[in-house]
Amino acid sequence: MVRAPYFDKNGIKRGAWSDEEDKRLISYIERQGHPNWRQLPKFAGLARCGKSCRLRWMNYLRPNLKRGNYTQKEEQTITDLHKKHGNKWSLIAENLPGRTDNEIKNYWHSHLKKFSQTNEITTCDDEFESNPTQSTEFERPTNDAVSADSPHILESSLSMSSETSYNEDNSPSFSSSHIESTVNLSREEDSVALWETFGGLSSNFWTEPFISENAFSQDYFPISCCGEEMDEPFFIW
DNA sequence: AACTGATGCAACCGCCTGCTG
DNA sequence: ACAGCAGGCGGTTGCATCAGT
Repeated sequence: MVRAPYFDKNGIKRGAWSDEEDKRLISYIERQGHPNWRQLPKFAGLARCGKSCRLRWMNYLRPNLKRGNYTQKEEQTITDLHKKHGNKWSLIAENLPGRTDNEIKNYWHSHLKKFSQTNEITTCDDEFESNPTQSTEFERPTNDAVSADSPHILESSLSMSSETSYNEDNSPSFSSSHIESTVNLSREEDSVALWETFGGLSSNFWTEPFISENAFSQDYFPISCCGEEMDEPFFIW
């Protein structure tokens, strides 16, 4: 479902993120934050560009992200806000805690848009029949119309998965630690193992140049990443 | 079983904006 | 006022998976 990993001409890795990269990014940001995205990959030992790291963190790795099916309320909110603001996904995302603009955008295009368009056609047809000379400019359905005319939305809401539970305040609650979920670890032992790995990273990796450590296979980074730019010390704390 | 088109979504690209010197 | 840089945003793409034939 994701692009195959590859290295571009500058030696920057692109495409799907590996678990190892996720771990490194999470671990680094949890420790150091992200004051400078462009410098972050270098200090985190990632052969990625800063934008890629930012995107991965913002859309997939950061804590409190809500994943899984959308509730009817969320769909309603998206529809409502899209009608109000248009494709201002970040603005819409601000009103949906735990959802990213990218996710909302995807959801709109894959789920809600079709219903909106269906309704648009209906609306336009109706409008055309009632007033053939009037412009058929896009008109999104009202909330009521969406609910009434889009039974699929209701169905999808009812079939919401149990992957994500919610706190009393309706904020997302993850069944296990966020990191576990992001690296597809489901068992307690795996979680411990992961943190032991992090611990190992913190004691060795975080004090030594990453290239020499065994965390990566030798061919993980292109030569260009092991060259002059990588000679400067990564870790100064 | 094999093929094909549709779907979902992670990730990339390019532009815009705001900040700093 | 201007230039350069970094962050952020919206549009688009690539590809695994699913559903239908």
